Amino acid sequence: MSKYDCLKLENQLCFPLYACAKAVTRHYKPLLDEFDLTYTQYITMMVMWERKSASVKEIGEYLYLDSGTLTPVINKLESKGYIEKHRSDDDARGVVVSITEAGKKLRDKMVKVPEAMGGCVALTEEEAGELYTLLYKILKHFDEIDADE
Amino acid sequence: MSKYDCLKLENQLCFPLYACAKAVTRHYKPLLDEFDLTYTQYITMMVMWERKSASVKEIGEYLYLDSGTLTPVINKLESKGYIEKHRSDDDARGVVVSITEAGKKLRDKMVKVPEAMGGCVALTEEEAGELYTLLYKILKHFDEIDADE
DNA sequence: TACAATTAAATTGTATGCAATTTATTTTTA
DNA sequence: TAAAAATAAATTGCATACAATTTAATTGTA
Repeated sequence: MSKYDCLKLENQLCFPLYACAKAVTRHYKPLLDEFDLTYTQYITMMVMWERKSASVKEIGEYLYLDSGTLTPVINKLESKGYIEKHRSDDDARGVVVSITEAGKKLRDKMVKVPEAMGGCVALTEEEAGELYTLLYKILKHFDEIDADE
Repeated sequence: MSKYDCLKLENQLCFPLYACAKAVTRHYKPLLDEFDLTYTQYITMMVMWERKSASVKEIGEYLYLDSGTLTPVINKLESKGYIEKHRSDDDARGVVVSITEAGKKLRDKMVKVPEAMGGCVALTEEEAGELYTLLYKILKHFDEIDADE
């Protein structure tokens, strides 16, 4: 028992979280390569499949990303033809992103991606549920911290 | 119930993992800024505090990072005076990284970092334990997948 | 209504991550 | 043992992340 124990990698909760998140996105890569999408582009498409249309700000709220990250991702997805950008009529500061027909079609092909990843993650249904709950509990608390400032 | 449900962000386990890991490193930042260290530099120092001396390859095995990421991190830590690099005597391909006196001293000051982060994470002792176990279970399985290739 | 404060995106700069390649060295093996 | 294969770091190139700044537009308010 040393006062340095809290600085040991094996006693950290943050480290396996960080390592695990990287391992997951790394294992997504070969699946997403088939569609020529990166992980960030993929989750941006997920928002678009659900919302059909959303501002950059809204997409950022869903994904916890700012315009510095999203702008190039959105431009890339636009150049691939999956989404379109146009200035908002209501508020000329805003940019509305909407899904194209090609973007909608992509969804059919990509349903196999989460299926393939599910097989990768080696948790029981119950464990996955626990993990899900714990992660969202942490995220929710950080959201609250971020709101108070 | 649609066949697209698996492509919904809220049904993904990977997404909260990704978002949570980012939220954690983001909240580390103000704590680490005081020491002029990034998160990656910080966990590299953790390995050095435990090991005193290790090759780039070994550090990478601990941290799940390759030389492409580690080389600049190690160079930065060297320029700050916390570690030193020298060619290995045994194997001239390898580089041995070892901690300096300044690096050892840093440890005393940084024990307050994990303490401060602990207060941030809002889980009970028990929940933290569960999360830890689940994350390492996933990591271990990915390690096994990666070993078979 | 002017004008200050705020807001939405884009831009800029720094630091990852990681695949792929290169270079130097060591190990295998024919 | 000489050539081929493998290995350790470094390098290169691309795509994030994110803080900080900039630009354009909108809101709040004196």
